[in-house]
Amino acid sequence: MSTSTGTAAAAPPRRAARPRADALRNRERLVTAAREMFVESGPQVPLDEIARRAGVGNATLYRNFPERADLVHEVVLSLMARVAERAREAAEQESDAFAAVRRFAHAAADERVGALCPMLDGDFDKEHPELRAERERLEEAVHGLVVRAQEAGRMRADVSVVDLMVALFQLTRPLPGTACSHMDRFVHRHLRLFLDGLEAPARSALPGAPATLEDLRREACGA
Amino acid sequence: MSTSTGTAAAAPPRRAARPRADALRNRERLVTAAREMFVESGPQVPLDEIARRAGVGNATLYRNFPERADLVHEVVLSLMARVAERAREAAEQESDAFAAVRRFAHAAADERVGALCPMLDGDFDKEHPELRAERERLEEAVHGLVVRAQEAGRMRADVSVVDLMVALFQLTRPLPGTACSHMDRFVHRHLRLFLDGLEAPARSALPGAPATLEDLRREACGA
Amino acid sequence: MSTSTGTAAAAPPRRAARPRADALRNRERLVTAAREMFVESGPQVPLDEIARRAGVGNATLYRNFPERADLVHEVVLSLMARVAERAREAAEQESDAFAAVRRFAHAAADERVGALCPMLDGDFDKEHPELRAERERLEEAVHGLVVRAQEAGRMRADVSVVDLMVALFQLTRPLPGTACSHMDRFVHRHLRLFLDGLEAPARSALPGAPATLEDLRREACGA
Amino acid sequence: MSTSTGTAAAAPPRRAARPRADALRNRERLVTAAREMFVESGPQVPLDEIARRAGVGNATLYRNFPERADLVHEVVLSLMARVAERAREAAEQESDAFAAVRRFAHAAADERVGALCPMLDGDFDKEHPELRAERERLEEAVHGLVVRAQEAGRMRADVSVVDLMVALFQLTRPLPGTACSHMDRFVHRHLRLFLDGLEAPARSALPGAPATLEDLRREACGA
DNA sequence: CATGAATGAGGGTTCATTCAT
DNA sequence: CATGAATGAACCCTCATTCAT
Repeated sequence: MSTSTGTAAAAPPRRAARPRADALRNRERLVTAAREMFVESGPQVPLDEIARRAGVGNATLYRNFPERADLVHEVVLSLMARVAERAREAAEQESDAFAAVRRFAHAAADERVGALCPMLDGDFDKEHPELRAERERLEEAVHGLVVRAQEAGRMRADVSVVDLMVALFQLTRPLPGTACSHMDRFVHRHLRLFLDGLEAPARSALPGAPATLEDLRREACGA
Repeated sequence: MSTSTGTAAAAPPRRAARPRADALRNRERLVTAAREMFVESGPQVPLDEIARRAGVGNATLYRNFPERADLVHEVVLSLMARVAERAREAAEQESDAFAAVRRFAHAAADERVGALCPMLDGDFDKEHPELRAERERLEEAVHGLVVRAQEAGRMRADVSVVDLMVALFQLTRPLPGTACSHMDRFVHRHLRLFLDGLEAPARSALPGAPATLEDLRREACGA
Repeated sequence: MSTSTGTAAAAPPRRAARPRADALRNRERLVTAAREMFVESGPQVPLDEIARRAGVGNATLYRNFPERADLVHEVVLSLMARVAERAREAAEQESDAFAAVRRFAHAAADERVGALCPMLDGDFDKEHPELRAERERLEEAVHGLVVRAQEAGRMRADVSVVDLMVALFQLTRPLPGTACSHMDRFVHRHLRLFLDGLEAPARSALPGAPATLEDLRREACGA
Repeated sequence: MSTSTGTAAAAPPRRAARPRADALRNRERLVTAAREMFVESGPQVPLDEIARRAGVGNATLYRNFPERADLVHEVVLSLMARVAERAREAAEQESDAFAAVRRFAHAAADERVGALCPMLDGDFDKEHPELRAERERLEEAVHGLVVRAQEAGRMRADVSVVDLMVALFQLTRPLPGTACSHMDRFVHRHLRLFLDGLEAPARSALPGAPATLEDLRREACGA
């Protein structure tokens, strides 16, 4: 993302927090390196490797992200933001409601959204306000796509936004040891098959699903 | 296991390998423990934990499986064998051709076939003859299901057995940190959606896919 | 100590816990090395150094003492036991009651009892039953010496066992960077001066002191 | 500090060093913060913590004290100066010669003179001229007290100034993990007992001791 | 052969010290 | 000059793998 409003509060225009000339650049390099390596090799890659790939010393990483979970947090946020952006783009640029869903799904795959799955492990604080907010932003964007398609009669009505997202995450999850470029073909094939299923009229009855990711979380914890 | 050791401590046939009484039992306990823990926590669980769960000393594990990859190898074989068995059962017990495909997919999910994905990582020798053989046996069984359904006009003709299997693996892959019992509901939902898509007539044109897992592999390596 | 009843329960004569041929030797080497290095350089010496000095790999140290505090615990126990032994010897071998106190104090200095002070820092569990028991054993032994000397009119009556022990710990505490052999002369000088003060009639009025180390601890925490 | 900077931002005398306004204030804040933290937690506290407590950036600390040893050096000097001052005060304000010794000892304890012990560790240059000079000033002041008391027949004649100072350092050394306020009571108890011993006639024969701290050092190094 | 113990290489983290603004 | 950030060496600890009983 190169637009300056990507994640959250843009830099305050005047003073307030002055000296951040290259420190900010390092932080961003670290997040980028981490995202790439998390996508390639999962979130348990050695932190030293990330630092090396970012071209900084390991302690710089620790200054910015005291715990590994902090780095994961940041990468998750940034990935979610990129994916939400794709959802908004899809809504804007496709007139056909289901075409927008398709476009979003394939764009999300290209962002490697599936890499989020293994990041949700471990000590990671899933209830952090920032994360919850980003999750809701993402969900809202996708929810818009789904509802529009369903109201237009272009998509099975018994499929919730949660179904779409979880399946999307799983189908695009990186297969370890497989060259990304090669997997792409498969991933897009499977998305197409899956989406074909969503477009067609229902062939089998589905029980109710959670309506939001929050509900899913609550169910999971409650059970 | 399909070998003829059903009668446990049968008399040693000739003289080659005498003590099989509990050595064999240990080996099997280890594979079972490993499969359970790999499914629960991924294939990088500490080996000592597996030995403890199996109730043997860690060195016993190493005697049977000198490297971690050997243990993974064995677990992969055993999982594949179980899944192939499910495919054969489905073929036998369902008269409707697509119902057999459905039955197989859901049964494979219950065997946690998705746990295979993270096991294919690392130093694991994917070309080992035993593995290749088991893979072919599995593929053959599933291939039968697919062809039958397609010839009966009950399934999209442009979907290969590889599509089915890779998507099945991905959709049933364990989500870390999620209670299994809870995920089950989702996994089966998504399978149903995906299978609905396979059952319906094609809505979008798919390019050609590899016909077998071997082809997939060859493509992947070649690229 | 080479007597086999030094610390606690001697090895069970027959079976019960069989295989401990050299593991026990390693454990003891570790405690010895740790005691020496703690005395020389304080309890925050690198654990790897201790392992090297003991002639074992570092992981062996961790197997026996999962946390650094466990090693400190053990060394404290062993030091206290040695010092208590000196107190008992002094009681036996000196007929004059105050001579016994003197003998004990100087013997305790030779055991480097002052090195205990910096070990009581940090995460160390001071309420562990074993430690409390050893503390009481030590205190009891010294208490005997003090009471006997006071009842014989050979020692100031307003001095408690706690006074003696804390002052003894402090006066014999290792001075960093000072060759031990050289310090010895000073330590023993100061002990003599201090003990002379205890033997002489009181020159100044002392307020009440805690009667036991437990009391001291309780006061310290309560305040 | 005894330099003539009492009037703070006085006009720079010649031209040599202009900016002393806040640079000097920073330096002093650092030494004060360091003294407090060294006394509380020993001389190995992280230097960043000291800078934070002093309210300056860490690099400012390094500008003033390029190595940790330089900071220790300065703190030792300042502590010794304060203690020497107490010795002079005691000589002035007590008419009884031994009362002056007592007053000094207890005042030194309140200055936490015992915290000097752990500062004498490590790379610290004990032969630096400034340090040597300050040591001699301190020793001279205490020497005056001791000699006066001994000549008045109020103190054992076989006790040297070195004995007094080393024992004083040790008895007042901070016990880690113990609330300072609580220790105070004990420290003063022990000082009283020790001083009682110095006041009383000798009960045991002491061999000769070094006459000055220099002698002690020389012996220590020579051995 | 089975076992518990030993090993050492490697990852995580802290902190003294140096650099760039 | 003052500052925050950067650096790398060192320490703690885990775990795959090997050894001795």
